[in-house]
Amino acid sequence: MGISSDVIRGYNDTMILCILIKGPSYGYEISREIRRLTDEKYIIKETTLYSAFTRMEKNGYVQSYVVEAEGTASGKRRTYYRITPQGEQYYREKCEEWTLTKEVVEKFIGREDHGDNS
Amino acid sequence: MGISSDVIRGYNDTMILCILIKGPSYGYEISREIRRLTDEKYIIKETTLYSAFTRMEKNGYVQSYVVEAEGTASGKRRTYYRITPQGEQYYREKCEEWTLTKEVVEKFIGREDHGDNS
DNA sequence: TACTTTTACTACGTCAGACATACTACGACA
DNA sequence: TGTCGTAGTATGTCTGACGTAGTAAAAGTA
Repeated sequence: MGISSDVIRGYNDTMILCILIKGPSYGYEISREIRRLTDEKYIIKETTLYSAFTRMEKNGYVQSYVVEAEGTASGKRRTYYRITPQGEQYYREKCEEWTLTKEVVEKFIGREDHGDNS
Repeated sequence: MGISSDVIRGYNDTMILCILIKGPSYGYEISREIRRLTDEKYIIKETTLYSAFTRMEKNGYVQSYVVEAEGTASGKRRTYYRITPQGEQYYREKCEEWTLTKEVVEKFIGREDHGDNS
């Protein structure tokens, strides 16, 4: 059953931005890249992905541009996204936040040592 | 500004259960314990805490019982919570999930190596 | 040639967890 | 007398994730 979405919540944007740092891309490609990078361990839902784009464009983290690809396989038009400086900034912040989060959560993970209170 | 709640989302229950494994406790105490364990890095909101209790009791992860504490300072009644076997099971599952999640998220963290695609 | 799959989205609606705001109530302390 | 710490309850809003469904063109396949 893989990973419940609620855990990842808030990090989908980060994953997408991480891929966009390497260069502009579009929905389908990003989706496959996430899949590939995680060895199929995480497969982002289409609706999640595209709503992330909308949100992030509204927030100024990405910019979209449409490419009318005549010779390109599959479909006719693709919406590419490129990361903005604000997006890069946001990505860096999320990376720092992750370090903190990990630290915090791990205080509560695998601590089954029953503190004897008899 | 600490940790945004969306990240932690889904792990509040786990933190609470982790504390309850050591023995029954009540809201205020759990709140302080989380604060203490994380060196003030994470302070759970009261509403988040109490709604987690309601949810977890509904799901059978905890059981509540009221203690009418005559001599006890502060207030008159305390609602204690104790973890159930299902709660312990759920906690273990969340711990495993965390391992996976960490693995996945970290593929996208601190990867600012610009893959040259000129 | 007809059918299915892959690519590449858009639209709409629902759900759950987090949290803001506000209120109650008792005891202690100054 | 008023504020602080303790110990909650009530109500409502927001947001991200995601279920369901539909569109459409190209590419593979029988």
